[in-house]
Order: sequence, then C-alpha cells, then structure tokens
Amino acid sequence: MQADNKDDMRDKILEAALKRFTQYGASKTTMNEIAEDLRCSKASLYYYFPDKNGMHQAVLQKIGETYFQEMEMEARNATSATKALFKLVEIRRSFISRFCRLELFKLLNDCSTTVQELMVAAKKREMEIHAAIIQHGVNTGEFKVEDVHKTAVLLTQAMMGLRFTVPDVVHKNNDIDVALFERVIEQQKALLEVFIKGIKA
Amino acid sequence: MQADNKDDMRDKILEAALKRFTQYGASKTTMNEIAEDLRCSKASLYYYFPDKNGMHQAVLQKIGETYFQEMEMEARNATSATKALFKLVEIRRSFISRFCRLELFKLLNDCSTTVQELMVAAKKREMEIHAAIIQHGVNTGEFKVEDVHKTAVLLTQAMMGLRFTVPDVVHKNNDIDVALFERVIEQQKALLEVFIKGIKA
DNA sequence: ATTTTGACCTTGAAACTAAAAAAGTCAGAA
DNA sequence: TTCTGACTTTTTTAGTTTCAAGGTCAAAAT
Repeated sequence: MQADNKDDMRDKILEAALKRFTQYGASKTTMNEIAEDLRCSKASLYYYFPDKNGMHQAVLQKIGETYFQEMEMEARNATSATKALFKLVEIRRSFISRFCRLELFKLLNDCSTTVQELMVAAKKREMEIHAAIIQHGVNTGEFKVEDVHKTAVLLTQAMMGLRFTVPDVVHKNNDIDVALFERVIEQQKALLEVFIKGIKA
Repeated sequence: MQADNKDDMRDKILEAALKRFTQYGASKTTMNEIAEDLRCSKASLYYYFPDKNGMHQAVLQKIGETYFQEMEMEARNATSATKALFKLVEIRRSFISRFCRLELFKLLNDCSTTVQELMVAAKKREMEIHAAIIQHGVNTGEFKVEDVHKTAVLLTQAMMGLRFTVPDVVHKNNDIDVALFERVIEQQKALLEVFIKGIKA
C-alpha cells in the first residue's frame, strides 16, 4: 500500500488505529492487525511512528485536539459564563461516550514520562479553558472571585474527582464504563450548579 | 500470656496490631511478630480473630469508630454549620496524619465483599454526618438547599474526589503520602468555602 | 531520495515450577 | 475457657520456559 505523501499515510494509519482501538481497545490490538487493515507491512508503521505507544499517544493527541478545540470554541463564543461551563460538561459527555474504549486510563498508569507530561498538559489546558470562562464571567460581572486561576484549578479538580468517588468501587484496570460515567456527568452538573452559586457576584 | 478476660485480651491484640501496622504497614507485619510482641502464641491470635484480614478490619473499625465519634460529636455540638464543616476537615487531617500507614487503600482494593461493605458503610456514615450539619444549617437559616441528602452526597463525593485529582500522578499501591495529603486538605478547605457560599441562604 | 517490505531479532507477558515464608488448624495442656 | 506447640495449607517469591507480539534492518520498489 502506498499513499500520496508522508502526512497522508501517517493520517491513514492513525485512522485505522483509532478504529481498532475504539472497537477492541488499544492493548488488544496488534500492530499486525493494523497493518493488515491497511494492506501494508508492519514495518511501514514503524516508518511513521517510533513504537506502539507513540502511535497510541498520537491517536489520543489527535482526538484530544478536536476535544479541546471544541471546548475552546465554546469558551470564546460564550455569552453567559454559566451556560458555557455547563456546555463544557456536555462536550465531555459526548467525548467520553465516543472514546471510552481508548484506554485513556491505562496510558495514565503507564508512568512513562512523556505520557505523564501529555496528561499534565491536557489537565492544564482544560483548566485554562475553565479559567478563561471564569475570567469572562468576572469581566461581565457575572462572577466575583479573588483569584481566577486558583478557582479554575479547584473547579477542575473537584469535577474530575467525581470520576473516582461517584462509583462505589474503583476498578483498577477497566476502562471507563459508559453507564457509570453518565452518573458522573449528572454529579458534575450538580456540583457545577452549587459551585457557580458560590462564585456568583 | 493471659489477660483478665476475653475482651481485654482481644483489645491487647488490637493494640499490638495497630502499633505494628502503623509502624511497618499491615502487609509487612506477620502474625508471628504480633504474637512475639504480646509474648503469646500465634494460635492465640486465631482464638480471637478468624484470620489476619479480620484482624486488620477490626483494627480499622476500632480507630474508625473514634474518628466517626469525634465527627458526630462535632455535628451535635456545633453552633455554626459552616464552622462545623470546616472542623470535619481538620478532624480528617489529624486522623490521616496519624494513620496513613494503615493501608486503608489496600483493603479497599481487596474487593472482598465484607471489606467493600465496611467501606460503603463508612462512606455512608461520613455522608450522614455532613447531612446532619447541613440540615442544622438549614434549620438555623444559615443554608438553603432543595434536598439536604443529595447535597450532602455531592459535598462528600466532591471532597473525597480531591484525594485523586490533587496529586498529579496517582500511585497504585502506595499508601497515602502525608505531605501530599496536606495539599488535598488545603483544596478541601478551598472547595468547602465555595460550596458553602453556594448553599448559603 | 523516499517509501516499503520480508525476514529476522528482541522483549515482555503468561504459564509453569520449586522453595521459602507466612497463614491457618487442632489435639491436648493449663 | 483460654492458650500453645507442632503441624498442615496457602501465599509469595524467584527462577525458568515459551510464544506471541513488538521492534529492526538490509535490500527492494517506487
């Protein structure tokens, strides 16, 4: 198999990998399978990616990018800060329901430095989106907070934490269960409601 | 070795086990070591406890009982609901700093039914303490909430969740790091502040 | 020159094994 | 009724094997 140019082939690989990963999970997908799907040799994959983990990261980065862009779009175009914060929860919901099989969790537990950095960066970016919306709320007189940044960190951490405490038992290896995550989303909305009241001007 | 009566001996064992567990961790403590500390035979321990896990649970239940009683005392005697909620955080702080080596986490991941039930019960009890204080706040006109119970669940889950999101990396096997937990406590206080504003009458 | 590949090497996770250590039992003593 | 020494059973650890999957490379194809 051959693509028109380098970037095109790289993208085709990412597409095929994403399909396999979302359907069967990343760890249950072999490099051979991806190669067979693309009617190319396994060695070709290694021409475009350093290793399987690198490919997994690239897949995550790609879909993560659209996730964050959607959120950033919302942050920019929002009229009401309150509505925007609730919209973020909805965006998160639809993202997770689509990509819950991607073993985000497994990668996080890898403890490899690059992955760790990626996750920390993602956390930071999400936090900054929250900060931007809160800042907007402060500017319009909707909110009143002492320190926008600290408030955004707190909100992000509190919302994320519900992922661990809403389920009664925390499974170590399992990826995210969709039904369970719906309950997390519900609680995130409830918390957001109280939190917003707590920072209303 | 011989004690005056059955309950007394049981208590001596729990005391010795607690000492070992807090110093070296439960999994690194052998039944022989506890027996040697007490100058009794290992078999004696099995006269009072069904197995090591049962003993570990009993130790946890014992110290947990004083923890909850301290909290319940605060809930009963509180004048201001706001102050009481902040006091709970302080009680949690001092409890964790004393018993962070008890491998609470390991037991939770055991997934044995009885332990799971114990943890769920503990969660519920803590939640009910929060509910009682919030109810008190509602009665005195300090707070205004639609559903006291739901609010208490939300607050408890949000506070607990910070245990997982405040540290950048979540260690799987390690027990709680004291220094890290201080940061968790700080965020719990910050969240509580906003949360309380959000439910102020 | 860049991209692709078949053939090949390397690694890591699962499946055994044996030995050691710790958990757990019990008949009988105190 | 409480306790124990001597005992068995279970769990943990470390070492080994194996094989599928990960990863490499010289050479071929474009």
